[in-house]
Amino acid sequence: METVAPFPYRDPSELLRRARLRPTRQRLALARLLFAGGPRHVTAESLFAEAQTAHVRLSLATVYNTLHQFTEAGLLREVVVDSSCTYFDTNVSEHHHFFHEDQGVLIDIDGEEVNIHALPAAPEGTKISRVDVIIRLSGQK
Amino acid sequence: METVAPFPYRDPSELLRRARLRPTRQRLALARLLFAGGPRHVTAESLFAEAQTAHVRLSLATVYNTLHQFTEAGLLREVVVDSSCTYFDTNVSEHHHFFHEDQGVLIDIDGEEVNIHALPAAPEGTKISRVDVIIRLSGQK
DNA sequence: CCGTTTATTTATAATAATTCTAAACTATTG
DNA sequence: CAATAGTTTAGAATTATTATAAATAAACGG
Repeated sequence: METVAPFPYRDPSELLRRARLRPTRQRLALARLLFAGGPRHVTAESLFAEAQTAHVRLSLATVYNTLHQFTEAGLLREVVVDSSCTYFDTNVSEHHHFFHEDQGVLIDIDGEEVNIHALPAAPEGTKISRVDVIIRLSGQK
Repeated sequence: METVAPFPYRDPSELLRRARLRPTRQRLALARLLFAGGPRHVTAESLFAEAQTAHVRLSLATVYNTLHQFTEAGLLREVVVDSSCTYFDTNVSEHHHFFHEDQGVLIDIDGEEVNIHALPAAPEGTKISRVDVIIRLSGQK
């Protein structure tokens, strides 16, 4: 499947066309919410709430479907930091995360700002699909 | 609270005493299952199943309670790698993980084997509580 | 020991995020 | 424009986990 990073901003229809997803009203609206501004992090619930505020009529199930389809198409990346809910990141380039545990807020760290040395070899018969570095933050001060 | 690493193996009653948890039959049995062998990773469900096999009579709720109490006491560490379930690690020393995505299996990586350089500073008003490195593995070969 | 206090366990219900289902709807294709 | 294939949706189902509140067990003070 041909994938396209969503930034710099591309016309939502173009993104969908390249991802081979039909340009439905719902997907176009979500693509606009996700990619029209700068890079960001969302959960299904937060994006759904945002859509409602913007008077986009769609169901929560569609938000879930779309987030997964966008992820498969390489437009989003899933970030696992909290077992109670799933975050999606519109930044699909190589980078890592700060995660503020108290607030549930993610902050990107540029790939170059973290240098990992001496990565051990993957066990026989497996390959490394990704390296995630999560710097967990807490408290005030 | 005084905490004690569970390895090298200590008498379960001693572990509980130091963690200021009453030495109930259920907690003693779970401590034995968790710490009597070498370091390991469990989920609530896997540990519950193991307890049943060993004919320890307890409820799933107790397994959840105990895992959280042990974690607070520093006997276990929570590992967030998969949004669908929570893993607990009996190895509480500084280290990182391979996570085999297809099999849901965790493998420890010694702290010294991964060297992180140039960690960016924590944002104003926060402090770093932990750095997690997860190397995701997939497939055969 | 023995009664009292306090912590723990448990069955069960509740919750919350997510996925499933199947019917209605919409885009595409010829 | 009709037929097909993909999409959306409301609502039900699922799953891991947490809460509730009654029963039980451990600790403590005499």
